[in-house]
Amino acid sequence: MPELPEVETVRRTLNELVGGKRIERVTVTLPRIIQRPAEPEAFAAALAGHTIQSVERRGKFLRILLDGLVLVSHLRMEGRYGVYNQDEPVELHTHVRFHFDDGMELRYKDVRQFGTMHLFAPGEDLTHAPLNKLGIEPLADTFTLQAFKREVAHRTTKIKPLLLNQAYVVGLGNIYVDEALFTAGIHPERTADTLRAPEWVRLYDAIRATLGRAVDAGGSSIKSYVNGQGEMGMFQHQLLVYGRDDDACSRCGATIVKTVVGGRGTHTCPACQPLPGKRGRPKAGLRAK
DNA sequence: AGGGCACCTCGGGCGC
DNA sequence: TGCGCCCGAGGTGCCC
Repeated sequence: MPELPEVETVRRTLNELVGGKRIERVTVTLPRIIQRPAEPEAFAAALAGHTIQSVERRGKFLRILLDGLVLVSHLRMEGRYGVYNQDEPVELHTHVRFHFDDGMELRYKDVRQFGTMHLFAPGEDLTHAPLNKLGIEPLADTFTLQAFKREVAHRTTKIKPLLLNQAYVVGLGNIYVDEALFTAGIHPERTADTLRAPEWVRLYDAIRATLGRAVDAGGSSIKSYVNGQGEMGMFQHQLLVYGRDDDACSRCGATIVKTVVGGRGTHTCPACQPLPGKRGRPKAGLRAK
């Protein structure tokens, strides 16, 4: 659920709320969240006494920079951060608590327990798993049309699974991939090597525009996504195809369909995103009959 | 390499 | 109508 726009929204909020705070101790109640170091007790002990300096983002990962440590956190599907007074009751599914020396605490909640945390020495995080294999940041200046095409245009994989693969371009998940492919007028099952030059331009522009506008809107609130301040993102009101199966396409009026591509629920407008038949004219045969 | 599944829980939908 | 069960939701890693 949290894709680049949601993680970026959390990053900005956390930066404001916990930047400068000193961690007194850490409580871990679900050990599997902590991936590095192997022992959650060592994770907690290492963080005690350190001060949060800033919160950065790499793809869908948060990088919490402390004095002498980097905490890498992935929210996966439903991970959430919130800042609380230490007296407030601890809500269900709270797995990690960072107790500050000012009576406040940062709490990590994750109903589905999929999220991960890795602790590194400064400078080590970007060269070790899970960050070392990540692709280009789509909103950075380094993401040019040329760089995008160089990375993926020759591949024979379907374009949707390709864009979901964080090794090439980071930050896209199921929602924004469907939105970007619709905006670009490209069917998710097209293989990358079949896209023509103008289609690459449209796809590149659509990725930048979709993610950029979603960041501006504070992300999407599909289920109950809430940022660190408890505010809801608003981009879900601007979604054009995701979750709109059986609705009329906003562009042409055709009915939006939901299918499965690469094992993922996929929303497309069959008119705006045609899938060329393997032998050229898929509909002619149907009509002739 | 790419498909399938496992990881987990909740809630919605459906059947009885 | 109410209860209970099954499945879908999706990011990523791993296995084949």
